[in-house]
Amino acid sequence: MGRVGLNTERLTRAGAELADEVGFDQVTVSALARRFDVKVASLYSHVKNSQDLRTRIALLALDELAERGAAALAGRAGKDALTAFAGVYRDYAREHPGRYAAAQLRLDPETAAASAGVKHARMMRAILRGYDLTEPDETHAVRMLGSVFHGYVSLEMSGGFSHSAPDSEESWARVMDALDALLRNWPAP
Amino acid sequence: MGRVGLNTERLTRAGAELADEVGFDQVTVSALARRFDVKVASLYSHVKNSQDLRTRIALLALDELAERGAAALAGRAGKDALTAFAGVYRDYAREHPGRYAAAQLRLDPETAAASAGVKHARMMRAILRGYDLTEPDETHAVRMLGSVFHGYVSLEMSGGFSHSAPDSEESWARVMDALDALLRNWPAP
DNA sequence: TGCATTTGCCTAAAGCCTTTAGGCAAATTA
DNA sequence: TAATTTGCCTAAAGGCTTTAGGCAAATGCA
Repeated sequence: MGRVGLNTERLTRAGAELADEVGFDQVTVSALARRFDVKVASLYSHVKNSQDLRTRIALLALDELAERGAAALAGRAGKDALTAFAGVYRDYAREHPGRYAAAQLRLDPETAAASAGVKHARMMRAILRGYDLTEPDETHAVRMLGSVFHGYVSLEMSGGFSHSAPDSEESWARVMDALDALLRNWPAP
Repeated sequence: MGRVGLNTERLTRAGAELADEVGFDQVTVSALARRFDVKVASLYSHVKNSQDLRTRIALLALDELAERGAAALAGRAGKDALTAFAGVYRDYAREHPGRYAAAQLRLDPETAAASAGVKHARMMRAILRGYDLTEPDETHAVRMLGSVFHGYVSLEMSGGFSHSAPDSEESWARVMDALDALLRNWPAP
Protein backbone atom coordinates (compact mmCIF):
# COMPACT_ATOMS: atom_id res chain seq x y z
CA MET A 1 0.00 0.00 0.00
CA GLY A 2 1.52 3.28 -1.10
CA ARG A 3 1.13 6.56 0.70
CA VAL A 4 -1.94 8.63 0.18
CA GLY A 5 -0.36 11.93 1.15
CA LEU A 6 -2.29 12.77 4.26
CA ASN A 7 -1.54 15.89 6.22
CA THR A 8 -3.32 18.02 8.73
CA GLU A 9 -4.60 20.53 6.20
CA ARG A 10 -5.99 17.96 3.80
CA LEU A 11 -7.71 16.22 6.68
CA THR A 12 -9.21 19.48 7.86
CA ARG A 13 -10.51 20.35 4.41
CA ALA A 14 -11.91 16.89 3.87
CA GLY A 15 -13.46 17.06 7.32
CA ALA A 16 -15.16 20.31 6.39
CA GLU A 17 -16.57 18.75 3.23
CA LEU A 18 -17.71 15.77 5.22
CA ALA A 19 -19.40 18.08 7.70
CA ASP A 20 -21.33 19.79 4.91
CA GLU A 21 -22.42 16.44 3.55
CA VAL A 22 -23.41 14.55 6.68
CA GLY A 23 -23.53 17.15 9.45
CA PHE A 24 -20.83 18.43 11.75
CA ASP A 25 -21.59 16.02 14.55
CA GLN A 26 -21.27 13.09 12.19
CA VAL A 27 -17.69 14.06 11.48
CA THR A 28 -15.67 11.27 12.98
CA VAL A 29 -12.09 10.16 12.63
CA SER A 30 -13.38 6.84 11.33
CA ALA A 31 -15.51 8.40 8.62
CA LEU A 32 -12.62 10.57 7.53
CA ALA A 33 -10.32 7.54 7.34
CA ARG A 34 -12.88 5.76 5.18
CA ARG A 35 -12.98 8.76 2.88
CA PHE A 36 -9.25 8.48 2.29
CA ASP A 37 -9.45 4.69 2.17
CA VAL A 38 -6.95 4.49 4.95
CA LYS A 39 -6.89 2.85 8.36
CA VAL A 40 -8.22 4.90 11.24
CA ALA A 41 -5.01 4.90 13.26
CA SER A 42 -3.19 6.57 10.38
CA LEU A 43 -5.01 9.83 11.00
CA TYR A 44 -3.69 10.10 14.52
CA SER A 45 -0.29 11.20 13.24
CA HIS A 46 -1.95 14.27 11.74
CA VAL A 47 -4.61 15.23 14.26
CA LYS A 48 -4.31 14.84 17.98
CA ASN A 49 -7.75 13.40 18.44
CA SER A 50 -11.35 13.75 17.43
CA GLN A 51 -11.80 17.03 19.26
CA ASP A 52 -8.69 18.45 17.64
CA LEU A 53 -10.10 17.62 14.23
CA ARG A 54 -13.37 19.33 15.00
CA THR A 55 -11.62 22.40 16.33
CA ARG A 56 -9.55 22.69 13.15
CA ILE A 57 -12.70 22.52 11.05
CA ALA A 58 -14.24 25.23 13.20
CA LEU A 59 -11.22 27.48 12.73
CA LEU A 60 -11.30 26.86 8.99
CA ALA A 61 -14.95 27.89 8.88
CA LEU A 62 -14.31 31.03 10.93
CA ASP A 63 -11.51 31.96 8.55
CA GLU A 64 -13.63 31.46 5.48
CA LEU A 65 -16.46 33.44 7.01
CA ALA A 66 -14.15 36.31 7.92
CA GLU A 67 -12.71 36.25 4.42
CA ARG A 68 -16.14 36.53 2.87
CA GLY A 69 -17.21 39.14 5.36
CA ALA A 70 -14.24 41.33 4.54
CA ALA A 71 -14.94 41.00 0.83
CA ALA A 72 -18.57 41.93 1.37
CA LEU A 73 -17.68 44.99 3.39
CA ALA A 74 -15.21 46.37 0.87
CA GLY A 75 -16.57 49.56 -0.60
CA ARG A 76 -19.81 49.47 1.32
CA ALA A 77 -21.18 51.49 4.21
CA GLY A 78 -24.39 51.99 6.16
CA LYS A 79 -27.32 49.75 5.42
CA ASP A 80 -25.59 48.44 2.35
CA ALA A 81 -22.73 47.16 4.46
CA LEU A 82 -25.11 45.80 7.08
CA THR A 83 -27.16 43.71 4.68
CA ALA A 84 -24.16 42.54 2.69
CA PHE A 85 -22.40 41.37 5.83
CA ALA A 86 -25.46 39.68 7.24
CA GLY A 87 -26.01 38.03 3.89
CA VAL A 88 -22.57 36.51 4.10
CA TYR A 89 -23.50 34.65 7.26
CA ARG A 90 -26.78 33.48 5.84
CA ASP A 91 -25.39 32.38 2.50
CA TYR A 92 -22.46 30.64 4.08
CA ALA A 93 -24.77 28.71 6.37
CA ARG A 94 -26.84 27.60 3.39
CA GLU A 95 -23.90 26.66 1.24
CA HIS A 96 -21.94 25.06 4.04
CA PRO A 97 -24.26 23.96 6.83
CA GLY A 98 -21.68 21.66 8.36
CA ARG A 99 -18.98 24.31 8.38
CA TYR A 100 -21.41 26.85 9.77
CA ALA A 101 -22.30 24.48 12.58
CA ALA A 102 -18.58 24.00 13.16
CA ALA A 103 -18.10 27.76 13.45
CA GLN A 104 -20.46 27.60 16.44
CA LEU A 105 -18.25 25.16 18.30
CA ARG A 106 -17.32 26.35 21.75
CA LEU A 107 -13.59 27.08 21.66
CA ASP A 108 -11.44 27.40 24.72
CA PRO A 109 -10.55 31.06 25.39
CA GLU A 110 -7.00 30.98 24.01
CA THR A 111 -8.03 29.26 20.81
CA ALA A 112 -10.92 31.65 20.42
CA ALA A 113 -8.68 34.66 20.94
CA ALA A 114 -6.32 33.42 18.24
CA SER A 115 -9.16 32.62 15.85
CA ALA A 116 -10.75 34.73 13.16
CA GLY A 117 -13.55 35.37 15.63
CA VAL A 118 -11.90 38.62 16.64
CA LYS A 119 -11.98 39.78 13.01
CA HIS A 120 -15.71 39.24 13.01
CA ALA A 121 -16.13 41.53 15.97
CA ARG A 122 -13.97 44.16 14.30
CA MET A 123 -16.01 44.00 11.12
CA MET A 124 -19.23 44.49 13.04
CA ARG A 125 -17.76 47.60 14.59
CA ALA A 126 -16.75 48.77 11.14
CA ILE A 127 -20.37 48.48 10.05
CA LEU A 128 -21.50 50.47 13.03
CA ARG A 129 -19.16 53.28 12.09
CA GLY A 130 -21.80 54.13 9.50
CA TYR A 131 -24.24 54.86 12.31
CA ASP A 132 -23.93 57.31 15.16
CA LEU A 133 -23.18 55.11 18.12
CA THR A 134 -20.67 55.74 20.83
CA GLU A 135 -19.45 53.41 23.52
CA PRO A 136 -20.88 51.57 25.30
CA ASP A 137 -23.82 51.57 22.90
CA GLU A 138 -21.62 50.36 20.09
CA THR A 139 -20.77 47.25 22.07
CA HIS A 140 -24.40 46.62 22.90
CA ALA A 141 -25.23 46.98 19.23
CA VAL A 142 -22.44 44.63 18.21
CA ARG A 143 -23.84 42.03 20.55
CA MET A 144 -27.33 42.54 19.25
CA LEU A 145 -26.24 42.25 15.63
CA GLY A 146 -24.36 39.08 16.42
CA SER A 147 -27.42 37.71 18.16
CA VAL A 148 -29.75 38.47 15.30
CA PHE A 149 -27.45 37.13 12.61
CA HIS A 150 -26.65 33.98 14.47
CA GLY A 151 -30.13 33.52 15.86
CA TYR A 152 -31.94 34.02 12.58
CA VAL A 153 -29.62 31.82 10.58
CA SER A 154 -29.68 29.14 13.19
CA LEU A 155 -33.47 29.11 13.51
CA GLU A 156 -33.84 29.18 9.75
CA MET A 157 -31.42 26.28 9.33
CA SER A 158 -33.27 24.21 11.88
CA GLY A 159 -36.42 24.63 9.85
CA GLY A 160 -38.14 27.06 12.17
CA PHE A 161 -39.37 29.36 9.43
CA SER A 162 -40.20 26.95 6.70
CA HIS A 163 -43.71 25.80 5.89
CA SER A 164 -45.24 29.07 7.02
CA ALA A 165 -46.01 32.34 5.31
CA PRO A 166 -44.52 34.82 4.69
CA ASP A 167 -41.44 33.13 3.40
CA SER A 168 -38.15 33.49 5.17
CA GLU A 169 -36.69 35.56 2.35
CA GLU A 170 -39.15 38.34 3.00
CA SER A 171 -38.71 38.22 6.76
CA TRP A 172 -34.96 38.42 6.33
CA ALA A 173 -35.30 41.59 4.26
CA ARG A 174 -37.64 43.14 6.78
CA VAL A 175 -35.37 42.22 9.67
CA MET A 176 -32.56 44.02 7.85
CA ASP A 177 -34.83 47.05 7.46
CA ALA A 178 -35.65 46.87 11.14
CA LEU A 179 -32.01 46.62 12.22
CA ASP A 180 -31.09 49.57 10.03
CA ALA A 181 -33.92 51.65 11.44
CA LEU A 182 -32.96 50.66 14.95
CA LEU A 183 -29.31 51.56 14.51
CA ARG A 184 -30.19 54.93 13.03
CA ASN A 185 -32.38 55.55 16.02
CA TRP A 186 -30.73 53.74 18.91
CA PRO A 187 -32.63 54.54 22.10
CA ALA A 188 -30.96 56.45 24.91
CA PRO A 189 -30.73 54.51 28.19
CA MET B 1 -31.29 -7.74 42.25
CA GLY B 2 -34.63 -6.12 42.84
CA ARG B 3 -36.33 -3.71 40.52
CA VAL B 4 -35.38 -0.10 40.51
CA GLY B 5 -38.66 1.18 39.13
CA LEU B 6 -37.55 2.56 35.81
CA ASN B 7 -40.00 4.09 33.42
CA THR B 8 -39.87 6.45 30.51
CA GLU B 9 -40.65 9.53 32.53
CA ARG B 10 -38.09 8.89 35.22
CA LEU B 11 -35.49 8.24 32.56
CA THR B 12 -36.38 11.45 30.77
CA ARG B 13 -36.15 13.50 33.95
CA ALA B 14 -32.88 11.90 34.96
CA GLY B 15 -31.62 12.47 31.44
CA ALA B 16 -32.47 16.15 31.74
CA GLU B 17 -30.57 16.40 35.01
CA LEU B 18 -27.66 14.59 33.47
CA ALA B 19 -27.72 17.02 30.54
CA ASP B 20 -27.50 19.97 32.91
CA GLU B 21 -24.60 18.39 34.71
CA VAL B 22 -22.44 17.12 31.87
CA GLY B 23 -23.87 18.70 28.73
CA PHE B 24 -26.62 17.55 26.42
CA ASP B 25 -24.33 15.79 23.98
CA GLN B 26 -22.83 13.77 26.81
CA VAL B 27 -26.22 12.29 27.56
CA THR B 28 -25.89 8.65 26.67
CA VAL B 29 -27.91 5.58 27.41
CA SER B 30 -24.88 4.16 29.15
CA ALA B 31 -24.39 7.12 31.44
CA LEU B 32 -28.06 7.05 32.32
CA ALA B 33 -27.87 3.34 33.14
CA ARG B 34 -24.90 4.00 35.42
CA ARG B 35 -26.88 6.67 37.18
CA PHE B 36 -29.59 4.15 38.03
CA ASP B 37 -27.01 1.46 38.73
CA VAL B 38 -28.63 -0.75 36.19
CA LYS B 39 -27.42 -2.55 33.09
CA VAL B 40 -27.56 -0.63 29.85
CA ALA B 41 -29.87 -3.01 28.05
CA SER B 42 -32.51 -2.49 30.72
CA LEU B 43 -33.18 1.02 29.47
CA TYR B 44 -34.16 -0.19 26.06
CA SER B 45 -37.53 -1.34 27.33
CA HIS B 46 -38.33 2.26 28.21
CA VAL B 47 -36.78 4.30 25.45
CA LYS B 48 -36.53 3.23 21.84
CA ASN B 49 -32.96 4.29 21.42
CA SER B 50 -30.50 7.03 22.15
CA GLN B 51 -32.17 9.48 19.78
CA ASP B 52 -35.55 8.79 21.34
CA LEU B 53 -34.14 9.61 24.75
CA ARG B 54 -32.71 12.89 23.52
CA THR B 55 -35.95 13.83 21.82
CA ARG B 56 -37.88 13.21 25.03
CA ILE B 57 -35.50 15.45 26.94
CA ALA B 58 -35.96 18.14 24.30
CA LEU B 59 -39.73 17.95 24.60
CA LEU B 60 -39.49 18.13 28.37
CA ALA B 61 -37.38 21.27 28.10
CA LEU B 62 -39.76 22.89 25.62
CA ASP B 63 -42.63 22.14 27.99
CA GLU B 64 -40.87 23.63 30.98
CA LEU B 65 -39.91 26.70 28.98
CA ALA B 66 -43.48 27.20 27.78
CA GLU B 67 -44.73 26.78 31.32
CA ARG B 68 -42.38 29.44 32.61
CA GLY B 69 -43.12 31.70 29.67
CA ALA B 70 -46.83 31.55 30.31
CA ALA B 71 -46.30 32.33 34.00
CA ALA B 72 -44.10 35.29 33.10
CA LEU B 73 -46.65 36.69 30.69
CA ALA B 74 -49.55 36.52 33.10
CA GLY B 75 -50.67 40.01 33.98
CA ARG B 76 -48.03 41.75 31.93
CA ALA B 77 -48.10 43.69 28.67
CA GLY B 78 -45.89 45.84 26.49
CA LYS B 79 -42.26 46.17 27.39
CA ASP B 80 -42.90 44.54 30.72
CA ALA B 81 -44.12 41.40 29.00
CA LEU B 82 -41.29 41.52 26.50
CA THR B 83 -38.52 41.66 29.07
CA ALA B 84 -40.16 39.14 31.37
CA PHE B 85 -40.57 36.65 28.57
CA ALA B 86 -37.07 37.14 27.25
CA GLY B 87 -35.78 36.77 30.79
CA VAL B 88 -37.39 33.37 31.01
CA TYR B 89 -35.30 32.11 28.13
CA ARG B 90 -32.13 33.57 29.51
CA ASP B 91 -32.68 32.37 33.06
CA TYR B 92 -33.69 28.93 31.95
CA ALA B 93 -30.56 28.63 29.85
CA ARG B 94 -28.43 29.60 32.83
CA GLU B 95 -30.18 27.34 35.30
CA HIS B 96 -30.49 24.45 32.90
CA PRO B 97 -27.86 24.68 30.19
CA GLY B 98 -28.26 21.05 29.18
CA ARG B 99 -32.01 21.28 28.92
CA TYR B 100 -31.73 24.53 26.99
CA ALA B 101 -29.37 22.88 24.54
CA ALA B 102 -31.85 20.04 24.29
CA ALA B 103 -34.62 22.49 23.43
CA GLN B 104 -32.56 23.42 20.37
CA LEU B 105 -32.58 19.87 19.05
CA ARG B 106 -33.86 19.63 15.50
CA LEU B 107 -37.16 17.78 15.72
CA ASP B 108 -38.83 16.14 12.79
CA PRO B 109 -41.82 18.20 11.59
CA GLU B 110 -44.56 16.05 13.18
CA THR B 111 -42.84 15.95 16.54
CA ALA B 112 -42.21 19.67 16.38
CA ALA B 113 -45.83 20.39 15.53
CA ALA B 114 -46.97 18.37 18.53
CA SER B 115 -44.45 19.99 20.83
CA ALA B 116 -44.74 23.01 23.06
CA GLY B 117 -42.86 24.91 20.35
CA VAL B 118 -46.17 26.10 18.96
CA LYS B 119 -47.08 27.59 22.34
CA HIS B 120 -43.89 29.61 22.22
CA ALA B 121 -44.87 31.14 18.90
CA ARG B 122 -48.32 31.98 20.26
CA MET B 123 -46.84 33.66 23.31
CA MET B 124 -44.58 35.83 21.17
CA ARG B 125 -47.62 36.96 19.25
CA ALA B 126 -49.34 37.72 22.51
CA ILE B 127 -46.46 40.00 23.43
CA LEU B 128 -46.72 41.78 20.12
CA ARG B 129 -50.36 42.52 20.74
CA GLY B 130 -49.05 45.26 23.01
CA TYR B 131 -47.51 46.92 19.99
CA ASP B 132 -49.16 48.13 16.82
CA LEU B 133 -48.15 45.57 14.28
CA THR B 134 -50.32 43.98 11.65
CA GLU B 135 -49.61 41.04 9.41
CA PRO B 136 -47.20 40.33 7.87
CA ASP B 137 -45.11 42.59 10.07
CA GLU B 138 -46.16 40.69 13.16
CA THR B 139 -44.69 37.52 11.73
CA HIS B 140 -41.48 39.26 10.79
CA ALA B 141 -41.27 40.63 14.31
CA VAL B 142 -41.93 37.21 15.85
CA ARG B 143 -39.07 35.82 13.85
CA MET B 144 -36.81 38.65 14.85
CA LEU B 145 -37.67 38.28 18.53
CA GLY B 146 -37.01 34.57 18.35
CA SER B 147 -33.70 35.25 16.67
CA VAL B 148 -32.57 37.77 19.24
CA PHE B 149 -33.61 35.69 22.23
CA HIS B 150 -32.08 32.53 20.93
CA GLY B 151 -29.06 34.22 19.43
CA TYR B 152 -28.19 36.27 22.49
CA VAL B 153 -28.63 33.44 24.93
CA SER B 154 -26.71 31.06 22.76
CA LEU B 155 -23.79 33.46 22.24
CA GLU B 156 -23.77 34.31 25.92
CA MET B 157 -23.76 30.64 26.92
CA SER B 158 -20.87 29.90 24.61
CA GLY B 159 -18.87 32.56 26.38
CA GLY B 160 -19.01 35.12 23.60
CA PHE B 161 -19.69 38.07 25.87
CA SER B 162 -17.66 37.21 28.90
CA HIS B 163 -14.28 38.75 29.66
CA SER B 164 -15.16 42.01 27.97
CA ALA B 165 -16.78 45.22 29.12
CA PRO B 166 -19.54 46.22 29.42
CA ASP B 167 -20.88 43.14 31.13
CA SER B 168 -23.53 41.02 29.52
CA GLU B 169 -26.13 42.06 32.07
CA GLU B 170 -26.02 45.63 30.85
CA SER B 171 -26.05 44.68 27.20
CA TRP B 172 -29.06 42.48 27.80
CA ALA B 173 -30.97 45.37 29.34
CA ARG B 174 -30.04 47.67 26.49
CA VAL B 175 -31.02 45.08 23.90
CA MET B 176 -34.42 44.88 25.59
CA ASP B 177 -34.67 48.68 25.37
CA ALA B 178 -33.72 48.51 21.73
CA LEU B 179 -36.27 45.82 20.90
CA ASP B 180 -39.01 47.74 22.67
CA ALA B 181 -38.10 50.92 20.78
CA LEU B 182 -38.00 49.02 17.54
CA LEU B 183 -41.39 47.40 18.05
CA ARG B 184 -42.96 50.73 18.93
CA ASN B 185 -41.52 52.12 15.75
CA TRP B 186 -41.47 49.28 13.29
CA PRO B 187 -40.37 50.63 9.89
CA ALA B 188 -42.71 50.54 6.93
CA PRO B 189 -41.45 48.42 4.01
C1' DT C 1 24.83 6.26 -5.26
C1' DG C 2 24.42 4.07 -0.87
C1' DC C 3 23.20 4.45 3.86
C1' DA C 4 20.70 6.48 7.77
C1' DT C 5 16.93 8.75 9.38
C1' DT C 6 12.50 10.35 9.26
C1' DT C 7 7.88 9.88 8.01
C1' DG C 8 3.56 7.59 6.78
C1' DC C 9 0.50 4.07 7.07
C1' DC C 10 -0.34 -0.51 9.05
C1' DT C 11 -1.69 -4.26 12.57
C1' DA C 12 -3.14 -5.14 17.16
C1' DA C 13 -5.58 -4.29 21.11
C1' DA C 14 -8.27 -2.17 24.80
C1' DG C 15 -12.13 0.65 26.24
C1' DC C 16 -16.61 2.68 25.75
C1' DC C 17 -21.25 3.26 23.46
C1' DT C 18 -25.37 1.25 20.96
C1' DT C 19 -28.63 -2.06 20.02
C1' DT C 20 -30.87 -6.69 19.67
C1' DA C 21 -32.10 -11.40 21.40
C1' DG C 22 -33.39 -14.31 24.73
C1' DG C 23 -33.94 -15.64 29.84
C1' DC C 24 -35.36 -15.62 34.70
C1' DA C 25 -37.73 -13.81 38.49
C1' DA C 26 -40.65 -10.32 40.65
C1' DA C 27 -45.05 -8.08 40.34
C1' DT C 28 -49.67 -8.13 38.90
C1' DT C 29 -53.99 -10.21 37.66
C1' DA C 30 -57.45 -13.60 37.65
C1' DT D 1 -52.55 -19.81 44.02
C1' DA D 2 -51.66 -20.08 39.15
C1' DA D 3 -51.00 -17.53 34.90
C1' DT D 4 -49.38 -13.66 32.74
C1' DT D 5 -47.02 -9.58 32.31
C1' DT D 6 -43.24 -6.73 33.29
C1' DG D 7 -38.52 -5.50 34.56
C1' DC D 8 -33.91 -6.19 34.63
C1' DC D 9 -30.20 -9.40 33.35
C1' DT D 10 -26.59 -11.95 30.43
C1' DA D 11 -24.66 -12.40 25.95
C1' DA D 12 -23.11 -10.80 21.78
C1' DA D 13 -22.17 -8.09 17.62
C1' DG D 14 -20.75 -3.81 15.59
C1' DG D 15 -18.93 0.99 15.61
C1' DC D 16 -15.87 4.85 17.21
C1' DT D 17 -11.57 6.37 19.82
C1' DT D 18 -7.07 6.11 21.08
C1' DT D 19 -2.41 4.12 22.07
C1' DA D 20 1.64 1.12 21.07
C1' DG D 21 4.67 -0.83 18.19
C1' DG D 22 6.27 -2.25 13.34
C1' DC D 23 7.65 -2.05 8.45
C1' DA D 24 8.60 0.25 4.32
C1' DA D 25 8.70 4.37 1.46
C1' DA D 26 10.61 8.92 1.15
C1' DT D 27 14.12 12.05 2.27
C1' DG D 28 18.67 13.72 3.62
C1' DC D 29 23.45 13.29 3.74
C1' DA D 30 28.07 11.39 2.54
